[in-house]
Amino acid sequence: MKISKLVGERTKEVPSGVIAKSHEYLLRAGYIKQVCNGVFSLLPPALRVQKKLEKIIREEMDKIGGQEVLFPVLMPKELWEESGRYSSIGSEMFRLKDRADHDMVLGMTHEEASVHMVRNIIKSYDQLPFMIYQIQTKLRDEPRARAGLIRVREFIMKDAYSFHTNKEDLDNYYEIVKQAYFNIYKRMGMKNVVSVKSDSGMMGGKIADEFMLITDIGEDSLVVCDNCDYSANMEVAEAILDTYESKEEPTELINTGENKTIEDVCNLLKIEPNQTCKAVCYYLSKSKKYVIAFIRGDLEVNEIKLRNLLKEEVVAISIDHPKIVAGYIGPKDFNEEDIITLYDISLKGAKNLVVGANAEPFHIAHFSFERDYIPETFVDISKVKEGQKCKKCGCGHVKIVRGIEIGNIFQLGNKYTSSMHMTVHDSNGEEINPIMGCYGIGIGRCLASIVEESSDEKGIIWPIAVAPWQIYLCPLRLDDENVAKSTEEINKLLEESGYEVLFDDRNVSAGSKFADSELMGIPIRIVVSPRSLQNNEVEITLRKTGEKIMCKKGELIKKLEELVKILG
RNA sequence: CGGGGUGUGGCCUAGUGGUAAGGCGUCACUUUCGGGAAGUGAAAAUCGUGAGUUCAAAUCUCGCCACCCCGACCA
Repeated sequence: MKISKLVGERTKEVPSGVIAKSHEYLLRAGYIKQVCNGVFSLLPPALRVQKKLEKIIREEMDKIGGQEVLFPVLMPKELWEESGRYSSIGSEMFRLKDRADHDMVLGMTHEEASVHMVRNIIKSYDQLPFMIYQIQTKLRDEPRARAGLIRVREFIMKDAYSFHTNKEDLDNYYEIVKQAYFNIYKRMGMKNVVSVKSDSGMMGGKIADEFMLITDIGEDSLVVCDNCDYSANMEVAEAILDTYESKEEPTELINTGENKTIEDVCNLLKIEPNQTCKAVCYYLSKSKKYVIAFIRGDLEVNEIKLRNLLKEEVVAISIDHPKIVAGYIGPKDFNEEDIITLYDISLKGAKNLVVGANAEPFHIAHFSFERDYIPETFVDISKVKEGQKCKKCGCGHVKIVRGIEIGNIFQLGNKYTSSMHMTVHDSNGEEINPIMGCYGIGIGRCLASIVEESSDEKGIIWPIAVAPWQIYLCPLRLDDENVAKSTEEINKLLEESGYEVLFDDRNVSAGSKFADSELMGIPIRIVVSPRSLQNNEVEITLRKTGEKIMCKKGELIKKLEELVKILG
């Protein structure tokens, strides 16, 4: 490919408003162009990378028995009504009407389509298990697209669906897919990828893992142990609570005046937040109830845990209720139809706390759970804090890091097969609903994530397995006959040897060519110049290390073979 | 959906009431050319959009739109 004809431009200036490195470099190096909020076109170099990512994914999915299919983007409302998701999913689903006024949706995921495809053609347990997958455009009307290809509204995704007769079979296959995913990310050249336990969200099912590339630009908070392999999304993470010792004393009513917040009360009484109990209020708009969540003062409520516990969306509010004294709420039975009280496990056995007195302007000191109030039950609704002990190994400490979700896997159970009436006969002739797993990888996000992980101040550094071209052929002084002739020879030789070559045929300065090759992230640069040709040599520069190697023209192919092996 | 911000040639930016400016890029020619070369010349903008105020609006006022950032949200 001649760069003079390559569609796209490379710029020195950083586009305004761009924060993420991958966003900046993909724009500046001519890989992507934004069409509107969260929607991008891919220019030729980006498509070349994407095809390589797809090839890796296809190979690994085929290796574990996957069969590639293609579901439609456009689907009728009826299909989504069968699973119940037409109403349970909100405005992130694009909806439209066709010319006959039928309600249609644009696919954001394809569980329904996959069950629809197979439910009448798979009839026997003998045909299970199987896995089908597709690489297809997904549309999601994200509330906030951001950071270039990291979070978009239209993107290409590999999604796979497996069908099994029983849980053991799904468990086994789930682990196989997990391993395949790690293989995929490794082949794509990503290094800091971990799998974390996660919330299954709208997908349903209980077991879910997310694959996270650890990087500061990440949108998710992850809890990882510094000693063992425990890792979980903050949404579901657990850790051992630190406790503090204190001997019981008689309770004491204290006038705390206008001091309502934990911070103010602590300052007033000269105590630490972990010696208090705070009340955090939420509202359930569906069932029209208030929730008061009691939790130790130094901790925060994990709203995802709360939502999963209550099985309903929760909204944090400043409470306004006749039976509740805002700012001075303390543990007690409220005995109101519309008030739910929850006690976090951080309060179990806690002694000597300062709690609200349920009367203005008072708090109670030396309050002990079990002695002064016994809740029916304690629940886990707290956010993990950095430094807490790991629940898995018991001795490590957890830290919190940021990650980009580059894939996820779910055990769906029979949510879709039962709601959509897919049955097969088992070995006893009984009808059963197969159980399903589903497995996704966002390909555009992988592309951007690789750039996030692999770049420097000059630009992208593509791992050679996914680079749009492996070699940047960079003649200097193309007006020199010898250079022109040698470059043509080398170009031909390289292409015959199966290398992908980006040929910088422009009459621009050396600096411009070098800068472009580095910005675009091409792994190997070959410079052909009057200087190098004096010794019948060319100069090879590795993008990753900057290492320069002089190489006799005749030994070029042999040398490249070695280098590709090292880089791969 | 809440908060904040920005819209000026393809890109980056200056311009706070009085002739739309500079850099990058593009085109032509000359010289140069192993780290984003130099000179000369040229093309390219109804200043996001609509209304209003004014003798006069990129600039002031109001509405709308788009985009960016933070949060909420997110298979």
